[in-house]
Amino acid sequence: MTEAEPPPPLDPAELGAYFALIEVSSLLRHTVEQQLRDAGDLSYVQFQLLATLGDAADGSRRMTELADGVVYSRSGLTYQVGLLEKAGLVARGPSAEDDRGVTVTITAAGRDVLARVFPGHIDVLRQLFLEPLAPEDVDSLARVLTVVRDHMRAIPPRSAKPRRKGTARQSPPGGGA
Amino acid sequence: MTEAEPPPPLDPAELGAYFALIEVSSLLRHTVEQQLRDAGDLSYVQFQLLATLGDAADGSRRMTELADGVVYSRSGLTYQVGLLEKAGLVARGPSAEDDRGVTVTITAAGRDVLARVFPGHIDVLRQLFLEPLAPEDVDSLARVLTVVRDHMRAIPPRSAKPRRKGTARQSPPGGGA
DNA sequence: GAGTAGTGCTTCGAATTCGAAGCACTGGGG
DNA sequence: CCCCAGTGCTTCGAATTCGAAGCACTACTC
Repeated sequence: MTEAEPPPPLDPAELGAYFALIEVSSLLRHTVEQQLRDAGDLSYVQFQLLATLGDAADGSRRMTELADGVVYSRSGLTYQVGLLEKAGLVARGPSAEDDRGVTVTITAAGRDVLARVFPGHIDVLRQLFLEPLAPEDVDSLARVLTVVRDHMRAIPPRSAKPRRKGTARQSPPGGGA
Repeated sequence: MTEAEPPPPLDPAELGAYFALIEVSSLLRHTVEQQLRDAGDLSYVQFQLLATLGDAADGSRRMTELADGVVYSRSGLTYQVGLLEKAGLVARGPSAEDDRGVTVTITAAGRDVLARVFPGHIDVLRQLFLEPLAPEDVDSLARVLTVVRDHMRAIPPRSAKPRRKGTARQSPPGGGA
């Protein structure tokens, strides 16, 4: 029971940063989603997936890598990749070294769609997000948020949280403190 | 005058700010959601609603105000408020001056739950979000994000997007000609 | 080479989400 | 007073989401 800690009120700045972060990301995501729907009939997740794949050297990623990149449940990923595959925008194939792995590759049609929606996407970003910011603001935002991102990524298990089977499992070897 | 605008590539800093923003908010939201589920059996939206109500002077808000505060669809709001009401955490009542309005009020039980989950919520925020940041970082984050938020709120209609606005709705009936 | 734990992905059922359509009421004109 | 457009909220159906359970395979141990 470690909870005799001092009561934790947050600074106004801390609260402000938190609320503004949530609000901004929600609003942004919402607007972007509409844009993507119009321009290419893509959901935001689908766009993120295609963009991630398009960014990869050979246009391929493992399912797990995709799930890690986009914060998403495994099952949801399976569903969306299924949709993208059905639409012909990606292809699924076996993984080279690991027979249980699945490699997802973006198709030419996928790159097409990506190219079609990207300009509008950037437009929305500019108008809604970047417009009121000075270059230095953008810099500082990028810097600070990157620090937070790295911190968050370092804390929890990246994906595949330990699967609780029956009763308490002993801690596996490799105990780092 | 259509849009012969130059192709718009984004700075690395701009891209970085955008991606980090999305990623951070997703990760944060995800973790917070788990915490809330454990501590008080609340979804994130439900927590936001209770928090908004708890913040109001008399613990009451109109549905529309709630939908504005939390970025959310009207129907989703109806659903979640219904859940909260069923759980006894809020009460619905008629609106004072507008008979089509509905006033939502947080109950004592609602405040209870809020008080129970809040400490853990703040804990998560500190550990995941604030920990790696210097006070000046938090300040700058709050400042910049607030600017963006205000900008975003100013652009589109706050809520209730015009139901059939847009095209030719211009001609008033009185055109005596 | 068999056994056991751990990982990669999918299937399944249940809950949540949204947009469109509908109902109830307000406000401005004729 | 009645009509019409506009707003506030809910209902409806369809799509998306997640977690738990399951199957297939790898890695490690003996």
